Amino acid sequence: MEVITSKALPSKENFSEWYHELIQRAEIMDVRYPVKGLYVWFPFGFKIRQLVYGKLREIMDRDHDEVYFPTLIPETELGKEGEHIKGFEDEVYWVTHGGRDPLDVKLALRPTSETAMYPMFKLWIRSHADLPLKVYQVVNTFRYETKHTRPLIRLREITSFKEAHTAHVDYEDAERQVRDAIKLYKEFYDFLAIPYLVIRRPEWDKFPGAAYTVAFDTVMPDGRTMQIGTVHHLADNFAKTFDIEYETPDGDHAYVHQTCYGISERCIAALISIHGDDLGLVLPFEVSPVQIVIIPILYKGSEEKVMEVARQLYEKLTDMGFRAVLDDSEERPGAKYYKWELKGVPVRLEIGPREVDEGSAIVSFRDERVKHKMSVEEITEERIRKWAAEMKERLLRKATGKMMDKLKFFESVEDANEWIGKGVALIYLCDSLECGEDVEEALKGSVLGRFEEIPEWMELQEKGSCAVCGELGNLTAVAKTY
RNA sequence: GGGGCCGUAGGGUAGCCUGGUUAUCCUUCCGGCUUUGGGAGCCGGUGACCCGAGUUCAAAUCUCGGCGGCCCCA
Repeated sequence: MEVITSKALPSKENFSEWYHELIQRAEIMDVRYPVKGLYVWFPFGFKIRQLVYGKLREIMDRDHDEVYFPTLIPETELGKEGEHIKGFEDEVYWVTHGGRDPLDVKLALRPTSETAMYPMFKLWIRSHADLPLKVYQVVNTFRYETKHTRPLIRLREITSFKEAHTAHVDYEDAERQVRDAIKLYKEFYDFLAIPYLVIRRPEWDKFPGAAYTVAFDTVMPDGRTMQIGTVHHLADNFAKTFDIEYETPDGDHAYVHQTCYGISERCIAALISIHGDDLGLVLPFEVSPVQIVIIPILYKGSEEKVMEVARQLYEKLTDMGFRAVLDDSEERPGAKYYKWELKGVPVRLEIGPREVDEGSAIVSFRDERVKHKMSVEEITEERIRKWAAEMKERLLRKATGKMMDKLKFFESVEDANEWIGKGVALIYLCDSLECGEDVEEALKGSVLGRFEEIPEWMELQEKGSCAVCGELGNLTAVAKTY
């Protein structure tokens, strides 16, 4: 296939190829690391990560303390909670040797940190005054994935797992925390202008060891859904296993009730996939490593005066605290436009001889790609902030519209058959495993679960009769998933 | 779990079947000239046969093993 030249990306219609190419060309990840499922963050990609996770940290820091637990978990702890280990045992990496000597107790590379943290929680929590306990960490985690791995989406080493863990006096307080966590994650994804569905996973697909799981799913351009966040109510399941008790005000002892919730670098994958277009990345202003690029248009004879004005503008923007670049490289302007569009830079300013004479600049926004002329004095900090806010609104509106187009309601399972693979089917389904399996079998998709919250634009009732058995069912999403 | 395909410069490729010249072309990269309002052009240059063993006078090419990657089915 020689169609792919170094110039144009594959069209976003071919989402899989587009994603794979873009991630390399925009210098997000280097996929050439010689181990399947492990990838290298390029500096540019890592800057996006830092900006996105900066926001996530800001949100978490309001009401959580950041901690760090070890990467290695002894087999004896990892295996304690029966359901939990059953959910992970086939994909755990094991450290079996220290140097040449076999270890007495094998050590697992954490697939997630419940079993690393909770033995310590037992030591940390003594009385009701120690509760609620709310901590989080941003760490790498490991899963031995055997099938198709993809940068940022399906990894053997998740490099950026933000996991929060909380402990509470009772089930109800933990449940309040679940609702808080959902609120926090909504704020995070609203900030990124990424639309989502908040869905309660069916019993058979909840987190191993949890009472229930609520997930955030977004819909990718090819109609498959991607889980981009999860919130688990653990009840006292782990507390019983790890013996995490506290003393109540009247001197009794009770098990804590716990929650945990996580977001991984899939949030970056969503950011890229949801907003990107045929020319490359489209990044919201706040998380773009380069927020404003200035392209000088140089003609022989007027280079100096153009560069002079461009430099002044660059200084002005940097003084305002924006991340700006003045691209004075040798390439021609057209090549620079394509380059910075590939990198998703939200605002571009062009300064040529005409603009210098008029005291103006050409402004264009990455999502619109229309050129506006305006006077340089008008480019103020307030104006730029306003551009950023307006652009984010456009991104969210566009993304939400696309997601709505990919959701379709069906009365019967048969009707949905053709739609699965193109988008998400909404049907009424009861809670039974049999009906769930029937649907997954018939549609060759996954039952994501029932809506925890039905978006107001959806205009569908929460309850209806199950498309399989006719009993009372809930509005349920079914889709092919990442 | 089962089956198939493929490893040649930073990226994409030709050559392999039928062993033999200085390993092809595009792109990237570096230098020079020239140009600059949507991916310019010309000249010059750097850079590669996945690893190991075998067959042979001779291996990118044939054989075996290893490692790595991709695709299909369940």
